[in-house]
Amino acid sequence: MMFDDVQNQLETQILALCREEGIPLGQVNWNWIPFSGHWGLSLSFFQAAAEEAKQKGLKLNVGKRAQEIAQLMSEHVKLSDAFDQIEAVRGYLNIRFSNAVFSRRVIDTVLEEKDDFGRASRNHIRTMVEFSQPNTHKAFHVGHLRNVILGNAICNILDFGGDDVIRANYLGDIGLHVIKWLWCYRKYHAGEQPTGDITRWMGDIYAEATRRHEEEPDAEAEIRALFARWDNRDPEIVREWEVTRQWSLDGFEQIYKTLNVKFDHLYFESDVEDSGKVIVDELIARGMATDERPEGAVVVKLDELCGTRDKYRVLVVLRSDGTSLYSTKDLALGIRKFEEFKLNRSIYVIDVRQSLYLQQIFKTLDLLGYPWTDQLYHLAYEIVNLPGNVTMSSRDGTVVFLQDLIDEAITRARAVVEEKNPSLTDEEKSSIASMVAMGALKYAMLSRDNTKIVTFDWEAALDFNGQAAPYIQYAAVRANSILRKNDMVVPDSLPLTYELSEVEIELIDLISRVPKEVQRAAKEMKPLFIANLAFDLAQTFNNFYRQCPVLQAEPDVRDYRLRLAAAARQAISNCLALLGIETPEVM
RNA sequence: GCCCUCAUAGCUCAAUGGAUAGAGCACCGGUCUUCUAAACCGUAGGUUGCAGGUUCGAGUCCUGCUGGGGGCGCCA
Repeated sequence: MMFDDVQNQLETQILALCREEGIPLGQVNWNWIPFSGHWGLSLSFFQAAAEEAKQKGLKLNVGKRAQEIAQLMSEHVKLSDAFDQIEAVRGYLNIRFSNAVFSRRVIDTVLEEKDDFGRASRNHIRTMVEFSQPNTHKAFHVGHLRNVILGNAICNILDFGGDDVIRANYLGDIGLHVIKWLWCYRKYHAGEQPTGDITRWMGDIYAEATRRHEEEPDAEAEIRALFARWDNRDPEIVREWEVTRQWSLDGFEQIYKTLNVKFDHLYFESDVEDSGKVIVDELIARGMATDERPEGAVVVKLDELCGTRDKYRVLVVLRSDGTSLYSTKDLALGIRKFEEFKLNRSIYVIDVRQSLYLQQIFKTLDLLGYPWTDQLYHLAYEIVNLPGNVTMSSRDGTVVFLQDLIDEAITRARAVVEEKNPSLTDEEKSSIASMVAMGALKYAMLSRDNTKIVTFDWEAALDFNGQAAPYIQYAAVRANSILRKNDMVVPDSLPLTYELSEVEIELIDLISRVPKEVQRAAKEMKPLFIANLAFDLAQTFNNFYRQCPVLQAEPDVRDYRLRLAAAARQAISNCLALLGIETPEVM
């Protein structure tokens, strides 16, 4: 990447020296020097020293020997003018970059590549990411938010990391919940049409349906009868189902628009039901599934088939009455994705509670003989709970509606803009409030590890202070503000003619890490890495802003710092963009 | 019963097997006549749940234990 050339040059030298001296250095793992203001490459020799002792059968002090090797290297490695200093420190070899050479290189690269800074060349891996997966005819609540935010960020990061990403959504458009909704609608809301917040309207009817289902003695029978009509493709019911389903889709579109999330492809459960049943037949025919109907269901006894115990358990693939299950459809969908899009890999963004289930699906597809099953990946994340570890459930009415949260976030952000920047136009204030509010909500979800439960708390979710998106956005705005005072003119590339301060070096160092962090985040599928880097960049920029005058400085210092400010703004903005967060011009 | 997962400052969380375990919040005190104070600085806060093990080196990997959460044949 940014330092590949000089890195390789050093590597060749070091490996050659080790060979000469008989030092068993397997591979060179460069790290950055973990001291602020020290910018360069670092390498440890503990492993080599330990390996050497083992080979020679000696018991010697590894730390001491590592330092000796590092010392030896520091004396013999020839540095190009790309480096300033080489020193052996406690078993590490630290090679400091020449600030003149590399700060210019980093800043030039960022300002040249702009929005593509950090973006890798294409690796020709075609990856589908399935996320969101909402049920039609139901509400969209805060519990669903993490999935959308995470899935979207993963898509951005994988794309930046080199993959060809296909963003897929899988909509639960059939099943008992839909029929229950239709039953309530036909009986109590016939002819009504949604207005305003469509998803909320749909969700309200669903909640009512659940309530009436429990209260009304005849409900169960009526719903079952309606299910039968739908199953027999009664034109009237099918038409109503199609119309109401479209309402839900329109409602989801509103939500995705506010979240600024787009999909390349939509799958529907109703589309894979039939093909799912065909697969079940195949499973039975090949002796992989046991048909226990009519007393029991159709099941795949995975542990028996795999010779494992209590690992895969049993997967039910068809109900005893012959109707399909989630698994029926997921088997078909898994295959269909690879066939339609010639995928290299397929990622499922689904909460951690479905881990076993997805392992069962993947294993069943594996047993069916598909060659790509080792490229199925479940990206598991923990759920969003309410205080007291209460899981949100629309059935129990313990939900925070997404739109309510968004509205409140925007209201509060709007109040802050009003206070901080009253001279802006109404339109500007709204736009900033929206960017800040959405940013804060998204950052809160992405700045903790996927494996950590998020406890939703109104105050915490709406806290714009500290390690939060508005802080990061504000740093970019400050950089932008300096540039604006220079009529947005970024000077041409120029040589470094002054001594960089520690904070400037640290800032440039952090900027230079973006491409590698993107790679790491893509590999581990952890937006958290980008969230952390964005915060570090913002924090360091704020230090720079306080310590280093830009516009008031001597002409060449001024021009250099103007370019640095522009590069910092770009780096921050790119990181935020990967998280799906926008960077305002002013705030 | 089996499996997964989490446990780090008062709280919420970070930390490629590597150098001195860091942020934010909260608390207390300070900084706008200078590019936006949605900012910055300072004080304080730690036996990384417990016990072993692997390793030159463990918050990180392995085993066991304790405690929380989740999952385990016809919900999605």
